[in-house]
Amino acid sequence: MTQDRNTPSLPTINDIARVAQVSLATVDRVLNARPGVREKTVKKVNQAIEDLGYVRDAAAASLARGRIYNFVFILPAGSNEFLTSLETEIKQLSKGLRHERTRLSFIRVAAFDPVALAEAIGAIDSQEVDGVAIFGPETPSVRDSIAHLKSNGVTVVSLVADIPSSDRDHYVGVDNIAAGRTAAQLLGRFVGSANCKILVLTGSMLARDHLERRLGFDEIMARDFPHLEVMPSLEGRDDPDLIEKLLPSVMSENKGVAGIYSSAAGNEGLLRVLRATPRISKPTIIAHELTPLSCEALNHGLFDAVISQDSGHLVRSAVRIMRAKSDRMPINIAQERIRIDIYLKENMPP
Amino acid sequence: MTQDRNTPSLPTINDIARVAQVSLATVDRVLNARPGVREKTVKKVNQAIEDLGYVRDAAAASLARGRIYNFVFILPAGSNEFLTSLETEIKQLSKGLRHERTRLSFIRVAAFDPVALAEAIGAIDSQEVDGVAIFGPETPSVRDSIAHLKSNGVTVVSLVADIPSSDRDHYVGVDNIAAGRTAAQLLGRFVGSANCKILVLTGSMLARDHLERRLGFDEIMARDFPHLEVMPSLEGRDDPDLIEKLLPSVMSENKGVAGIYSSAAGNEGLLRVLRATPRISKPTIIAHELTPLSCEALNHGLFDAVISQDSGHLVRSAVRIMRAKSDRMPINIAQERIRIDIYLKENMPP
DNA sequence: GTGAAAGCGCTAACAA
DNA sequence: TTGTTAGCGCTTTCAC
Repeated sequence: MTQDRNTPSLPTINDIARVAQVSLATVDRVLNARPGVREKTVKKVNQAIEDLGYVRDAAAASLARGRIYNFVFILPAGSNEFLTSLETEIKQLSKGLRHERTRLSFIRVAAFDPVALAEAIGAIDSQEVDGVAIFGPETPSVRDSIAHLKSNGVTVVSLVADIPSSDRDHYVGVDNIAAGRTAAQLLGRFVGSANCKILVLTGSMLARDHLERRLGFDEIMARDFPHLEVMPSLEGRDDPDLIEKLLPSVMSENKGVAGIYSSAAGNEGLLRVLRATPRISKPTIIAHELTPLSCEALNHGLFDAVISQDSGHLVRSAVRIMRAKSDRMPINIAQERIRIDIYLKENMPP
Repeated sequence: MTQDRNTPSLPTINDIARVAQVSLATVDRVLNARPGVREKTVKKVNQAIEDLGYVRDAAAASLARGRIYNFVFILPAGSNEFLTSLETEIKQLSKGLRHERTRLSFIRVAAFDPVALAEAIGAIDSQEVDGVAIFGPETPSVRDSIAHLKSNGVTVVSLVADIPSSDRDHYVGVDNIAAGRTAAQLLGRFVGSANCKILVLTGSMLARDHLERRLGFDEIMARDFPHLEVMPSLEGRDDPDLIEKLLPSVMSENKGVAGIYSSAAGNEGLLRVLRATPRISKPTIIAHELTPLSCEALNHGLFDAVISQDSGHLVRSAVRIMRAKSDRMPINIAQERIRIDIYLKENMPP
């Protein structure tokens, strides 16, 4: 790869203006798709842009604009660690972005409650807010309020659980079907070849992410591990108390449970039950989301593996995308793809 | 989290100048640690900076400076896919960075050859280059040439394999000991409880990354899977032809090989041998780096898992760090930590 | 040692 | 419909 030593400084709007024989203001209007330019002039300018291979300097633009980006995250209420870590990442990134003219804030909305979510989305002031990242269920009312936001020029991304039927600008999160498949493959291989039962602990079938994981899980279990019997999902609604109440009876009624897939945010309840159970019979367990609690469970051998998504990456990616969309700038798809992380005790971050 | 609606615009150097009762130029001199300011004045300015909680606007700074960052990657010669993907990522990022005043280039240096590497580092023109990312062996001559570069004001990061004895500014890559541990845990669990032999295919014990992986691998094998016998490393020097020559005899001399850990860039040679071997006896295999070849091997069930590091992340992280160091700006450690990725067939990227 | 002033690439208010 | 012009926050001559 040869180095261009002769600093071939890139074309600026001045060059465009000169070549197209118009003023800076006109170039600016064309660049930002503002009205009030004759079709013919637009063509001329675009031609010059193309000819010179112009790319706008985003830093200079945002400096001149003095604009402040205002992004809002809408998260489910609840105190599980995954939500806490998202919250922490938002706060932290917010600090780091202070000197980049970007303000982040978040709202908590009752979990698994489409009405409350639609209301919260409806309450967003599109004059003040440039982008919204939504982590919540997909229902018609939610779709409608998203459509309304978008029609007011607000960028919308779905977070963690997709809302594909809406016209959100982007989805930021893992492929949850693949995540379920991954959990199944790992659990199947770890459990071995004995005939036994598998328990799936989920949150709510209203949540698209939970549903998709279950789908992928069942697919691989049926295909690669037909000797394992997957029982119906136990819906724990991500509530530790509820899980602590429901789980023991299911476990004792089904003696042969050799594996558990904790596919949602039910780790706390699950761990409470496990700690109260004689260790000798501990089933193989695959859980979701790397958090202090699940790290500890990995370290102590209570969990065998954890499927995760990087909450820092989720938040940074959401912000980058909202900023890019607000500026009508392209995004780097590869960088924004959220990985399905697998953690064993050995590859946990320090 | 409450929203600051009253756009509390951040302090600028103008504010500093006013509060410290000096001119813009003086503030700038202090900010950039340039000489020619009385100690007393420096104190006054720093006090104001502290009082106002000033953070410099990097975008504005680089705009004013009109500076072009010039970063060079030094990679081992060789055509293995991991190197190719690093190369691709560098080229691609280079395109994306054109309008951010950042130029990337790379040099290839004979692999496992400290003399050639030291020479290449020595040949860097510190007038032209702002930062160098080095992927290569750690030896005294390499250390010395790094020290020389650094004393000329060039930022140096080590890439993929650390060079901790040098005073490089940062290491960009995974914890290779942990990667080896992870491979061992996965291989041990997949192989099961039968007594059998494990083969480790490595590149060169001169390479710190290869060495560290072997270390971590042995540690976990000894601790958690004492029934598995780990044979001495086979040094394939990442050369497909060499591996194709050496491996079959080792395999046939050791009939009970139930698992292989391909810990370096020897996948191509290994796969050639596997394809020429009756499928029935295929051992469980854990390899390194997700590439087209290893993806295919995962898909076809030839590889059981792949330990990887994201080459895009490696390159982006190296650039972000070199830029931050060049600007004396802080870096976000969490974002720069390179994960040890585990891939099964199920969680491969599309 | 210090300060005044021009300008980086872009935007936006105001004129024409 | 188009152009002129004054900055955004910072760096950098050049003059004092």
